[in-house]
Amino acid sequence: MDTDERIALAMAELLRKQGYAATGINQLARAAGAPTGSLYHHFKGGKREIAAAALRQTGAAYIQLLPLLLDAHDDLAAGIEALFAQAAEDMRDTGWANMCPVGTVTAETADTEPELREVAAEVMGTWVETGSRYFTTRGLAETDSRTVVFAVLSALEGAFVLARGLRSAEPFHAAGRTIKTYVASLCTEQPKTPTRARAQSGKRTGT
Amino acid sequence: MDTDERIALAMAELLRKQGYAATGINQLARAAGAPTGSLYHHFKGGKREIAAAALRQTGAAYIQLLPLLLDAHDDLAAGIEALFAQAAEDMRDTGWANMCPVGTVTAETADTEPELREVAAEVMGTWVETGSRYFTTRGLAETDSRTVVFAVLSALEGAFVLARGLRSAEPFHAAGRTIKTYVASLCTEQPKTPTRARAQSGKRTGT
DNA sequence: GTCTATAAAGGGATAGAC
DNA sequence: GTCTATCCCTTTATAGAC
Repeated sequence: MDTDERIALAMAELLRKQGYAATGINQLARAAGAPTGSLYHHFKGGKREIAAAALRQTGAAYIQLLPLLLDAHDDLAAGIEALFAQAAEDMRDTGWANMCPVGTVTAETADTEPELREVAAEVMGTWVETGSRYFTTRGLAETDSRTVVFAVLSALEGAFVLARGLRSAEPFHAAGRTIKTYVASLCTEQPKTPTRARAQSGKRTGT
Repeated sequence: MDTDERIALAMAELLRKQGYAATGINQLARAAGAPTGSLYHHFKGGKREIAAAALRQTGAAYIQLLPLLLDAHDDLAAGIEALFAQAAEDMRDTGWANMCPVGTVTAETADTEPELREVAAEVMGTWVETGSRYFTTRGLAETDSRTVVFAVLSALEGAFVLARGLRSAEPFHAAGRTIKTYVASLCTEQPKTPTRARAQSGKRTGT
């Protein structure tokens, strides 16, 4: 691993534990095993550019996990539930550290660091596109794929935060169960005509 | 509104836009219309104590919204969807500011500020308990109520972050739709319990 | 209680030797 | 490319006048 990657990796590690503002250059230099001058040699943009690289790096790594975890399950709905269970396990094993620096940094800096927000949007956009394409290959309609991706990502990011605060895996299990149910309902309702007329209210969810 | 509340409110406003570490005492003093010395007079614990007060304040305010928004819908599932639509609208109207400082601060400081993590856990715990009780009054079984609360909170917190980064309401609509489907499946799959008691005259909006 | 001035410490970034 | 020393600025917190 070259120096650039090592620095970005150390930054990612700090970002998900402390966020962007609380992470200092000196602390990063210690964590990366490089003096401050070296940091600015590799990243002329300083702290901000290192954080951007860290977000892109972890973003690319995370999206690979989706097919990796879901391909193991023939039943897509069951796979979703397993994915959340896996995330819960990882959280607990790492002492309830936030698994996703992208979420933390976005929440923190979207209004104050436009450059970082754009990087976060770019990463999240990749997640949505890649994930959407994957779910389509698993048999979901395109609009359903997009809905599922957004639901999974939202639930994951939120569960990270709740689990981190409460030190409990319950958010993951609850989120996993609800989305599993939704995906299962899509698979059984293959016929185009919406037969889901059980609930009485109109389903105009347009826009 | 007395000075304590005004300071805590200004802090909450800054927390959800910038998070904890990036918010300075001087900036807070300007926002609250009080000099720094006054801040330390009202909150001897300084920045940390003000943040704690801000989290408790917004936590208490937010949980009141749950019955307020859901009581308007006889169909609980439809109410859930409307709740997410409302959150999406608020986000857009506020220029995609993060709606929940509790989530931001938790993600940021859970490992570095034990006091704030405990306050966040206390607030989230109140959300879960209060919300769970509410869903029970709407006819859900106790275990289902707990699942729904965790799912709603996770999806909301995550959608806040994704929407903030992408500047899009899509995460809310997707999350709302999935949980709506889950709640609807609970209501129709309840043969043993006598038909779900819709919100009859008595609006149990208890403490 | 309100406000000003300042202390003590740490931040990001840079220059320049090696 | 690596590392050290330093500049300048901001931070939190406090002391003490009003």
